[in-house]
Amino acid sequence: MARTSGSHADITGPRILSSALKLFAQHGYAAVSMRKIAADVGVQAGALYNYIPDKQSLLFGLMQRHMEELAEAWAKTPKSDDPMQLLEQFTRFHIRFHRERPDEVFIAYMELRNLSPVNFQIIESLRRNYEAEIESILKLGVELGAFQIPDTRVAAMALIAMLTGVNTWFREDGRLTLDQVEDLYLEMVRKMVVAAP
Amino acid sequence: MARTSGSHADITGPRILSSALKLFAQHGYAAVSMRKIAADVGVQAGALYNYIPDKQSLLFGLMQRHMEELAEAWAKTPKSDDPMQLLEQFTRFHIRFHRERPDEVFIAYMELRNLSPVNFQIIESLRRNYEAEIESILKLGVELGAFQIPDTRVAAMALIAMLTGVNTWFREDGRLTLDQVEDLYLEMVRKMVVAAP
DNA sequence: CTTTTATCAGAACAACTGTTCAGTTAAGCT
DNA sequence: AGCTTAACTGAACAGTTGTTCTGATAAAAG
Repeated sequence: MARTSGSHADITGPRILSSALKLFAQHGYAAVSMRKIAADVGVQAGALYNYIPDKQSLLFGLMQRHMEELAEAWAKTPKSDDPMQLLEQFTRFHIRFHRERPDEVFIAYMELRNLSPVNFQIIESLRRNYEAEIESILKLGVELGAFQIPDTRVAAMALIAMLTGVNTWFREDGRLTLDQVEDLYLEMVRKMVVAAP
Repeated sequence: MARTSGSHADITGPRILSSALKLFAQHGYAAVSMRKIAADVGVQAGALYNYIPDKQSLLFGLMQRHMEELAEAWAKTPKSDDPMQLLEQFTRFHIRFHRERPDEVFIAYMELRNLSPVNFQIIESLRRNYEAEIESILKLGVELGAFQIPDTRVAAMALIAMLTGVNTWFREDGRLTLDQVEDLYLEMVRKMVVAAP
């Protein structure tokens, strides 16, 4: 047999991406075979190669898309002139954006070592650009006298790690709502960037 | 051939662990074959099974040892009665202990999904115990009026994520020494647990 | 020196790996 | 209605996977 009655490229293509995303996040890139992805899509393994050149490109494509969507989404959010308000906007944005894409975030952090050297450089560069965004906020706040931060680079790395960490423990049906969590983190962030009392 | 002149169980056993540790951290559990581990040890794949029942136990053993060493090391460190000093001791301890074992930390965070359900529960339990340690410090500080923390659980998770994050960017030959990094993080931690100015 | 035993090599197993390809069918076009 | 082509199957490839097992050998024990 071939080309079963329900065969459409415009539906199979995206489904490959979403199946791969889900399975990679669940079991890891190396542990997921092309046949398992194909089975999840509902297709034979060979058919995947009508949409992607190889497995590596599948992983890279997912990561690249995520990093570019992240940059684009932040670029689109309205930004205040006040450093503290800008930092608050960033905090809320980061927590929400990452919370909405737990699989993408997981892969982007865990599967870096499974990228080819060339692909790794590209993703790393995108990641550094995003880190530079938050650091520039901190620098601005220091320049305007709103923040007291001895080392903006270290503070930026600490902030990102803290905020991204929400994904590792937050559960939708847990004790707190995401809004409450955002507020709690916001307060910690605010205190971190100003002088001690 | 068999039992070559340089064959000793007391040396091969630990070497299997250290080779597996290094390779798992470098390429991931699923991407490292028993033959690659054996080759790194300088032995044939079959010989590994004189020391471990299977690959899964090898991963679990590494994670279990790390978590138990972590708990033991923290238990052994002298502790102040003053909450703020205690928190400082914990901060320095966490950064240093994790920095000294980058491979173990990496595996403990990245390979959880490759544990069997039973083994996962055990490691998770050890991890929760450690998280409870830091949260108890925060609770003590709140009780004694030294800290102002609206939610000690969330603050504990934020703290751990922030401190563990050092491992992802710190380089021995970088701009800052580990002592300087510790001081910078300490100031952020101190500000996080007290009321805003 | 002889016997036992710990320690390993090397082969074997069936299952699985990513990828290619010839063949097959259904949809779209003329 | 006939033709083209996009979309897929199923088989095949050579290599790798975790694990088991037989047998060989050197060190330790007697």
